[in-house]
Order: sequence, then structure tokens, then C-alpha cells
Amino acid sequence: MDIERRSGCPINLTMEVLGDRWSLVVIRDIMFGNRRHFRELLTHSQEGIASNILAARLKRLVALGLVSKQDDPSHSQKSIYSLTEPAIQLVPVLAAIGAWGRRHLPVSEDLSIRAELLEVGGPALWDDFMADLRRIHIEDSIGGANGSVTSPVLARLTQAFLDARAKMKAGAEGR
Amino acid sequence: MDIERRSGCPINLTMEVLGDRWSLVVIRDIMFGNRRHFRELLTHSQEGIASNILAARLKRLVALGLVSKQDDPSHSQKSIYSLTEPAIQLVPVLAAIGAWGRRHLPVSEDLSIRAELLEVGGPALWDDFMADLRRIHIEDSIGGANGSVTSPVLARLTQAFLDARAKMKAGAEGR
DNA sequence: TACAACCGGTTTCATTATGCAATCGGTAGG
DNA sequence: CCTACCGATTGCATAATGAAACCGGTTGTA
Repeated sequence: MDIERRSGCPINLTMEVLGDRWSLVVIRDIMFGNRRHFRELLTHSQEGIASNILAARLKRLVALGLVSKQDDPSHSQKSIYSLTEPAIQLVPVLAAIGAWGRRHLPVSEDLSIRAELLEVGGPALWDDFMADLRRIHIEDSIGGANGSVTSPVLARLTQAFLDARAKMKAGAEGR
Repeated sequence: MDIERRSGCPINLTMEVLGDRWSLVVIRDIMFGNRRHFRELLTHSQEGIASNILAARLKRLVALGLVSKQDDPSHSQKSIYSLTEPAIQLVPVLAAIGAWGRRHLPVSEDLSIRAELLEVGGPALWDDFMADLRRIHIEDSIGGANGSVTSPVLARLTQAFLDARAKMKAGAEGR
């Protein structure tokens, strides 16, 4: 799998790699939803991706080195998909995209929480989150695929964030 | 022109708007190259965009509110394309994408200068650049379209950056 | 041992997007 | 008047996308 190389511009090359409707959405689900198996990605997809499209995207992302694939020892037919270092370094890109979309597009509030958190947290939070992702996807890619384990950093901060917002809301309504 | 709204997720919605091979490349050329006319975008395109694709993308970007179109008073047939505020706010997204591409894809050195500058300059530089873009595209969208006027901030910093790098290189070779 | 549910996909076929090349009618400047 | 240029449009071929059905193998359960 090779990209076109229409030009050596970083923005152009990135669009040749990620410039389609699905690739970043699949990476998002692996990264934030810890969906590590084909079926998880297929059936829990908010957007209802078709199985052939998902298969094609995963194959492409593996060929490009953004995702790795390995056998799941607990089930001879299962495969575990993991993020590689280049994909983990997309965190700032996803944060910027999320922040922009939240501001300029008709997003739904519940799906915007992570984007808001990433924006408020800034680079320091991104680094913590990326460290989590390395632990889950690279150092312990098999153990990290079990259950619904997601990033401890993100889980803790999301909860703190929701609590703070609930408290703020209650306070505003109380007067 | 409406987007699909497969889901209300900020990342998904952004990919529905910008998730194709050309939209961000066109915005890049308007933003960094100050290409304000159809022909400029067509013939100076590094990637060789086809005229029908360019026409379709411009129409779509105008419909989505990322680009505005107005008559050029100096030529009854010319149109001036300008960035709107939402597109100007893509600067951090383009900076993040450029930084990622520069690190992980086979970019060419000369086309990476701006990406490197934006990455080193950080949010403070982005803000200055965005202020320039507002001046050029919103406050004086007609005057800004004349000649090869680009952002003063970006031009000055790019030059300073190139000088610094040349000096560094000369110093390294001198020993 | 039968069997249903589940596994990661593949196949088929229709629709849509992309891309190249040629071309369009109107305009500007000499 | 004529040439170059203006922002596109048209025709046509190929590639990408998408919905739905389907596949052989595996697993857990009765």
C-alpha cells in the first residue's frame, strides 16, 4: 500500500493518507473507544460503517503502518488491532479537529465531551493520554484489548469534568 | 449544500466537511499562497488539480461557508475567493496536520518550511497569522487579493527562520 | 454431539466520486 | 479585429463507496 505522492507538502501527504470519510473515524474508535476487534468496530460504530469499508480501511491502515494486527490468544479467530506510534501521535490532530468541529458544526453535546476535554486539557493532557495509549496499544497490546479498558487518564479526567459541569449546572439552576 | 450528519461527533462531522483529498489542499493554497482567483488556484497548484474538481470544491466550500466569493471590480469576469472566519480558524488544524505529516511522511524539505515554522511558533504565532488572515480576507478582501500579498507576519518570520537555518548550516559546515 | 451464536471478513451489484481532456461563451487589452 | 485569458462546463472512463447477503470456521452451551 503506497500513497500517491502528488507533492511533498506535509498537508497534501497527510490528506493522501487520512483524507477520506472513514480512516480518522476508525482511528478515533480504536483510540477513544478502545475498540480492538473487527466486530466491536463494526457494531458499536456511531456512524454505521459497512463491513466491507471497515475491512478495506483496516487493511489500508495496517499497510500504512498506522495500525497493527495480531492474533488474539484467547480466540483463534479473533484479531486484535492496535495503534502504532504514528497513530498515537495523531492525538494533537484529533484534538484540533475536534475543537474546530465543536465550534463550527452541529455537534451533539454528549459526543462533544471528549473534544472539549482535550481542548481544555491542552498539550499536557495530550501527553498523558498518549502515554496511556502507548501502554495499552504497544507495551501491553493484548492485555489492553480485554474488556472495556480505556485510558485511565482520560477516564479520570472525563469523570472529573462531568462532575464539575454537573455542579456548575446545579449551581446555576439553584438561584 | 448539506453534510450527511451520520453522527453528531465533532471528528466525524469535520471529516464529512473536510474528509476528501482536495478540500484542505485548496484551503491551504488560499491561506498560505494567497491564491484568490480560480486560475491562480488551478495553475499554481503543486498537485495539479483538475479544473472541474477545483470548481466543484470551491462551490462546495462556498456553500459550506468556509470560503466566500465576490466579484473582482478590476475585471468583470474575475471572482475573488476569500477565507471566512471558520476557515481561518482551521490554522491550528493545519498546523497539527503539517507537524504530523512532516514527522511521519516522506515530505520534501522546501515544502515543509511553513509546517516547521507553524510548529515552532506555536499558538502565539497562529494567533498573529490568523489576525493577518482576517485583515487580508475579511476586512480588505479586495485589496488583499492584489499581487502576491501574503501575511506580513508569516513572510517576516519565514525569512527570519530561513536566515537562522542558513546561518546554522554555514556554522556547521565551517568547522 | 448437536447447534446456535459469533468470528473476521468476502462477494455482488448499484451508485457516487474522481479525474483527464477538450471545450465553452464572454471579456480585456493591444 | 484578434489573441490571450476569465471562470467554469461537458463527456467520458475509471475508482471509490455503500447496502445487503453471504462465507467457512470456531466457540460456548445444552
